[in-house]
Amino acid sequence: MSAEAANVIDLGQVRRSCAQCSLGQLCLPAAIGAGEMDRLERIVRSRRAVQRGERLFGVGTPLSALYVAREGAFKTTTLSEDGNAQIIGFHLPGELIGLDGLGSERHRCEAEALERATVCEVPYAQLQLVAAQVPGLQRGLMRVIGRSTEQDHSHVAMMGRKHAVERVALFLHSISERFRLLDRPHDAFALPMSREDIANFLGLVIETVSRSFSKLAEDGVIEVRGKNVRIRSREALDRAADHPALA
Amino acid sequence: MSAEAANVIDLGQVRRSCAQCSLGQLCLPAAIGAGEMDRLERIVRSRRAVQRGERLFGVGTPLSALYVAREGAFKTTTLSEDGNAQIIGFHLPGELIGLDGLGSERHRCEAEALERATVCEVPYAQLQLVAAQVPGLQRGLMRVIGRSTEQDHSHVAMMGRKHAVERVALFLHSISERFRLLDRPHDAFALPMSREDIANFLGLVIETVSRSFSKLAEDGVIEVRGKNVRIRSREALDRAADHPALA
DNA sequence: CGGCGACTTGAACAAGCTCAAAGTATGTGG
DNA sequence: CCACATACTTTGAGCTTGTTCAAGTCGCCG
Repeated sequence: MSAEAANVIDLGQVRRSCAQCSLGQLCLPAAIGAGEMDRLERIVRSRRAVQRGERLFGVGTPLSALYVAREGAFKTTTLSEDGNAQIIGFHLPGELIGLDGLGSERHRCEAEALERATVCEVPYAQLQLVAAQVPGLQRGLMRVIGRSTEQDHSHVAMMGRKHAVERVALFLHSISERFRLLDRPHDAFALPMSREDIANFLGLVIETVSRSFSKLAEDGVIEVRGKNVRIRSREALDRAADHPALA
Repeated sequence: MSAEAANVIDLGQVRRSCAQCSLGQLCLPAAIGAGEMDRLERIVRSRRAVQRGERLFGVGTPLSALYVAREGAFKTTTLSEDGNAQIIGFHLPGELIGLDGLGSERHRCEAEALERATVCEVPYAQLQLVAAQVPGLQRGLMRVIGRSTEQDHSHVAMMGRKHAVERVALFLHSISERFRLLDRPHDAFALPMSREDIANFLGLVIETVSRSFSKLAEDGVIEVRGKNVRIRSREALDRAADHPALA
């Protein structure tokens, strides 16, 4: 924010700015040439503001665009017929949102902002056109999709753990790691999501999540104050992720 | 096998046969033209035989090809550093294997045949080349990737259920549905995977899976004899998937 | 037919869930 | 700016479910 205010550049120019975006390597444009970057920028609606609680799309919405979280965090949730909700993923800056619609060209999830946020919106039809002509973008797209799949898989691996503390420790580890990739403080940060969201994400109940946080705090692994978490020992956290009874 | 022996066609011709493949709509070639189909067929090594227990790739293997299960079933498993294994998916005929490598161009899972099987092997580099020139294939690829993502998400939704019987019921439902898409008997079938695999997949312990099967059988929802399952009431199965105490 | 691996069943225990209440932020209106 | 109301979080106590440990059964392949 303040770094941006320092830029004395025309606002209209700032609007289109994949080249200077702080997300850089993390986003789609990674590793495509300058001329091609320009073609991509032309189709992207960047920095759309989203309010807390606002939805980018709902279940059944035709897949019209992919989104990249730029500032702020999002969650995507599936709703099964029987009214059961399951959070499928959290999306921090640089992470793609909307890939759930690729199969049927309609979204199977809904995506909601967890806080005030901004997104870049990439119209899907146009993305396909440009990607067909820019091999680098095509490959980049595959890479980004692949990373999203990796996250789904580590989500499954998290839920496969039998003990609550393991799941919570892995969760904190994952969030911390993603903050690190963003060059943000990753030993102390504020969780953008509620305990209820964490519980749902991990297949636990809210009280169990709370108790797991408290347990990790008692054991000196982390400090917790509401959404603010500080990791006191990365090694201890990793150990807690492996074994229910930690040292 | 026997159906194949009946075919009095030149073997060399049978080797290349996306056009006549029974998987049809389910596989990559869906919805691309005949001329383009030919280009795809040229790069595919079809009907490679795989023995039970044989691996298509392991963790760290460079992504050289994508695979489509043709006959028989596969499982893919992640192995975390701490030696914890988690089954990420089962792959029945027509389903793609190897997408886990898209992000880093190295596999993060290992893929193993659960029984005698055959696969079609699609070299990834060549697939990208052809896809870049055949827009229909590009879109088809996205679709197939999207379906794989949907499966990952329903896996997560399964694991999010708190009660074992719900998870097992959803699992049976999913397998049955996939058999139906293959035009196979879907009310009575043989599970290709062991109880241990099911347990791992669902985040349960083998005994709990066994008990859940027994419970569903007691309640008249299914019949079980080892790997052979018969669904006696689809409605009851759906109910069991929603509520731990079923009717 | 024997032996081994896969599956089932039983009993005791422990982990997580439910219900309940108290404590802590958060935001709004006076 | 404070007071109050609301939503979120933590903690406690008891219960249910799934896990663990152990034994027994089934079925398959050599």
